[in-house]
Amino acid sequence: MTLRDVAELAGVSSRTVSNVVNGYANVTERTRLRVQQAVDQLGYRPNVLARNLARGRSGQIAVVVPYLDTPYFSELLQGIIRAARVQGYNVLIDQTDGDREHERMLINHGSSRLLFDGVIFSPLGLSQQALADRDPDLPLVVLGERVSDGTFDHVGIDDVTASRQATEHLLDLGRTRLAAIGDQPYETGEAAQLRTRGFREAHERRGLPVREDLVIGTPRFNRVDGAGAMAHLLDRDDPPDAVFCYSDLVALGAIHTLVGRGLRVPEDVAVIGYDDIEDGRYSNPPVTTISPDKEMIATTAVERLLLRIGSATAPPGLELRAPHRLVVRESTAGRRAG
Amino acid sequence: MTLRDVAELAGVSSRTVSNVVNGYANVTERTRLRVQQAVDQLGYRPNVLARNLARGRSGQIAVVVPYLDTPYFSELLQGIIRAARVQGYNVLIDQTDGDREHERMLINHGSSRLLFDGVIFSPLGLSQQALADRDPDLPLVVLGERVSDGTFDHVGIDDVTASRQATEHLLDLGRTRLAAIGDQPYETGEAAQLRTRGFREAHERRGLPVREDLVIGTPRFNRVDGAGAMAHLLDRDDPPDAVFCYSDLVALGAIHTLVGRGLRVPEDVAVIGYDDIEDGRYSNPPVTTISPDKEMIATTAVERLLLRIGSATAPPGLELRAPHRLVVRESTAGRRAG
DNA sequence: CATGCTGTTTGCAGCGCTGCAAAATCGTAG
DNA sequence: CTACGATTTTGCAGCGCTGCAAACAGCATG
Repeated sequence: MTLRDVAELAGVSSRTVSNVVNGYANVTERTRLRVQQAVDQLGYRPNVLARNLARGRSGQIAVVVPYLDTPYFSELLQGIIRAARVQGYNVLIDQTDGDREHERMLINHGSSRLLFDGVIFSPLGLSQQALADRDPDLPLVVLGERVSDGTFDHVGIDDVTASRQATEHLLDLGRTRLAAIGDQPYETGEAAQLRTRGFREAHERRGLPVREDLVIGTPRFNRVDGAGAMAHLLDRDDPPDAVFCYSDLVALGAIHTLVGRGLRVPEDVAVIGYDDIEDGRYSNPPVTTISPDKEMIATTAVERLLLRIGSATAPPGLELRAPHRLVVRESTAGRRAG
Repeated sequence: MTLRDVAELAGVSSRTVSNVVNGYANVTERTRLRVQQAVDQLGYRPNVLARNLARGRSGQIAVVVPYLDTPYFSELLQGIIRAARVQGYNVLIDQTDGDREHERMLINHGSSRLLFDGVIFSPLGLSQQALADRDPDLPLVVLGERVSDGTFDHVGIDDVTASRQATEHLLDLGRTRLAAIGDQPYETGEAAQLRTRGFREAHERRGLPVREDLVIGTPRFNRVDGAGAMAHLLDRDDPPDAVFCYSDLVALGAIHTLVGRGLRVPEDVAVIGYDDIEDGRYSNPPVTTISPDKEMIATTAVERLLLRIGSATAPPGLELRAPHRLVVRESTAGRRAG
């Protein structure tokens, strides 16, 4: 069942059938109808493989995330898949586990050419330098907290501001001993560092000192890390009365520890998270959080990537900021927020 | 940078380069070395598009799930992706939202041929009949609770037994008023119905009557459904003292409602879930659950699918059962389980 | 009725690889 | 030294489609 078969039945050239199938301009209504009829009659469906080869494009984009089972990413992915499909693109999903080598390979087109036409990439293990050293011909959009060097687009929210707002929210509640869970003071921890900066800024604005001993690092941003760090904090002489967690998962882990120790949230310790994942809305108590506009991030990323793929000369790398907002729930405001 | 370029540099035919690149047998060590050197020198990487066209296979499999942000699926997906990659296959992920039409399209090769060589499918909206009416040439492995009609493989756990065990666990705790949340007494709700059957069997074995008014249906298996159904149950004159939830998400939603109403879990109401998602381990309290061996399900599904793809004559459709176990946590056993 | 114009259709080459079968090479035995 | 089987290498065709540019309308104009 090839173009040629359809062409024969319709009494036109195969090139014309191709034109019809692809909705190209300049086809008479008469021929279009005749071809369409033949297509329907034979149940013809184009062979993507051949099309891809001829076009030199795969019609696929890769989305590279560190972890797939992280709700934040799977929620984001849904938006990306939807947006890509609308444009006739398929999405290949890749999980790197933050593995540096794996990440490097992927932004260099993987092990074979043309599997995907571009990448939406959420780096974890990769340094800014490694990003710069990538295959320059592979269209790239970066998510998260990197800064564009001008050769790719970067989509994210304003982390420093968001983190400052989160911290200010805790201060507004009258809390005085604020902890932060999730700092990563090393090269690849830029995301975390921006949040720490926001945390500090909030203190500075109020003229308050940062309780340095309550700023805790974690290797990742999930429940276990949060639970462990919280336990650590509670063992201090002067434990915190509020915690800024660098992700909702961390917050859920922290709450888990708190409740496990018989402490009340938020009465004894207020907890704020980051990401606004669905779990946080149905936890006990529901988690106050910074909510990035994920839909916007997803569509913007896809849009920019396809633009890059489509244009012969690479457009300049943009810094794109999606909006975010503070969503107050019970984990800081208490029952009245529910 | 094509095979031909490499061939020229190495002084062999392009076919030989192809043989080397693909690790085919019958290549002298000497030539292999020479070719490999040329490959490295030129940084040659095969063009997957061309390879796919020539081979008539895309090297991709589609995984079709109803919802991507459901932790159960994203956890399963990770295993599938890993298993597929090992075999040199890529995974295309598709979310259907349970849409019947979308599902039907996908098990008929989508809108174009050869995008994927086979499908791992977790049906939701599709009836048994629709499954049977699919494109018979598309290798298919079904996950979940369908029964194979002999033309595809089916991988799942023994839902009836698992559900019976879950229910028996509640009865063992001395609970007498058992509720079940998640029944779906209609054509496409087979998964739910098997669980309800297990729920009944447990009662029958003990010679106890099923409290029919405490068997609650829900359209889906997530938090909101669980929260709503639980609220509903608590408004009864004679509310349950134990609840069997047909997914962990439902259980989390139910617990949310319970705690919100000031009830204690498990003292007032014991809650058991299904799926053993990570969230359930870090919730308050941690959720007792039926834990399917997801790793096993994933690898089995991939293995069987690739076998189908590889063999000219379709192998018989198998019913494959992955093991499961009951994991007891605090939501039924109380603090001592933690 | 020739001319030029726009709009439509066509033919051909080729994307880069692999399947197939033939050709070349090698090693061994007669 | 020749013949033969086994192994290694090669040549060719073609997967099914699209890019390109040429060919062919159809139509209005001079």
